[in-house]
Amino acid sequence: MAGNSRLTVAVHALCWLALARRHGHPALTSDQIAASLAGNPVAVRRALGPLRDAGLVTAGLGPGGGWSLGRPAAGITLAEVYALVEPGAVFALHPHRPSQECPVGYGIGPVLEEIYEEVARAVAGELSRHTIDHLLDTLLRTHPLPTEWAGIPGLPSDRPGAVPDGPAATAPGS
Amino acid sequence: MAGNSRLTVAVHALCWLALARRHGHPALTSDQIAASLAGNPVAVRRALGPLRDAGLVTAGLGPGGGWSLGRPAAGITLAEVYALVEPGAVFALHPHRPSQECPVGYGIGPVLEEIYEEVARAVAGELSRHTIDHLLDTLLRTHPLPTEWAGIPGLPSDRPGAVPDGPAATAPGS
DNA sequence: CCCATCTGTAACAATGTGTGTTACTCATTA
DNA sequence: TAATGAGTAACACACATTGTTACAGATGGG
Repeated sequence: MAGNSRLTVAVHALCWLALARRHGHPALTSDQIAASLAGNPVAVRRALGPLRDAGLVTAGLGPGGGWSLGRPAAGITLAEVYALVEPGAVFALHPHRPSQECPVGYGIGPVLEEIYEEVARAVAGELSRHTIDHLLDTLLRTHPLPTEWAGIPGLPSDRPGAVPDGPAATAPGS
Repeated sequence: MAGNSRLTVAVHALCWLALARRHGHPALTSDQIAASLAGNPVAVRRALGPLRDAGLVTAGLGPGGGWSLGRPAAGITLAEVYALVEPGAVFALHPHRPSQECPVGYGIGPVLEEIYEEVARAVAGELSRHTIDHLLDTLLRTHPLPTEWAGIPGLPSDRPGAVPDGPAATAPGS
């Protein structure tokens, strides 16, 4: 195995939201996101929950609601998403506490913990080099599809007034 | 959670073997290693299996057998151990294949895979900065115990003729 | 005011992984 | 020959992840 797919699912949803915004649709419902993921809407809500709490996305209730990017996609790094969906370390320590009478068992925990934190920092550093916007550009360029929009049933048709990126639906003047 | 503890268990066992060697004991049985890990000998054999196949450790059968370091502890990096016990990537892709009709679902897999490989390289780079020998020195210095040896029942008493490190039990003349 | 829509969340089942445990086989040494 | 110890299969158990269903609460349109 290789860990879990929380980061993958969250990044996928964010890219999908960014593409929708580019085509003039500021919001997508959990069902529409789930259709792209081939999953179910509850999993989408579970995955996007911590992102909503952090302000990366916003969720609207009722008709016309759904998920929207809370910030420009160019300002969201994978490292930020990773920190939200995967709070723990990369590696686990012992399944149970090792023998405290053994010199190795006594001291290896804190030392390994420190090393694992360095590893986590290295992971975050590598992930911080990629933004949602950049990732979306890359995947559209390297793996293009005949139609860049739609293809999933239940999606609103493209709208000409598409905004390339721009800040979070430009909060109506308060 | 945070992945599994395979790396932790393998590194622990290697440090324990390195300390035993320093005190004149070239080999430890699975039971003795399991005592330090507060686990069971079968788990030790499972964890050390890939390390044995790669030559990092050797396993001897019968009385006087057990596990020995196959190379000096100063030449074994955590990156090498990690590559043996955790062959997969750090993060998982989608639980099932996403919609291939969606532009994001179609292209995000290969792009994310490439990024995850970069992350794995960063992890390996960070882990390669630590060797078993160095880790053992660090934990003995920062978290010392009154007695550096024994404390676990069933261990042979210390022997004065201790070899600090040296190559794999200095294979007896061909 | 009523109703359809959509998120939020709990509850449960299904699955996969990791780990613990037991039992047995086979090789090695005394 | 007997005791030791690795190798391995089989099974149970715990836990995390994911899928699924059901229901509560909020929102917006008519």
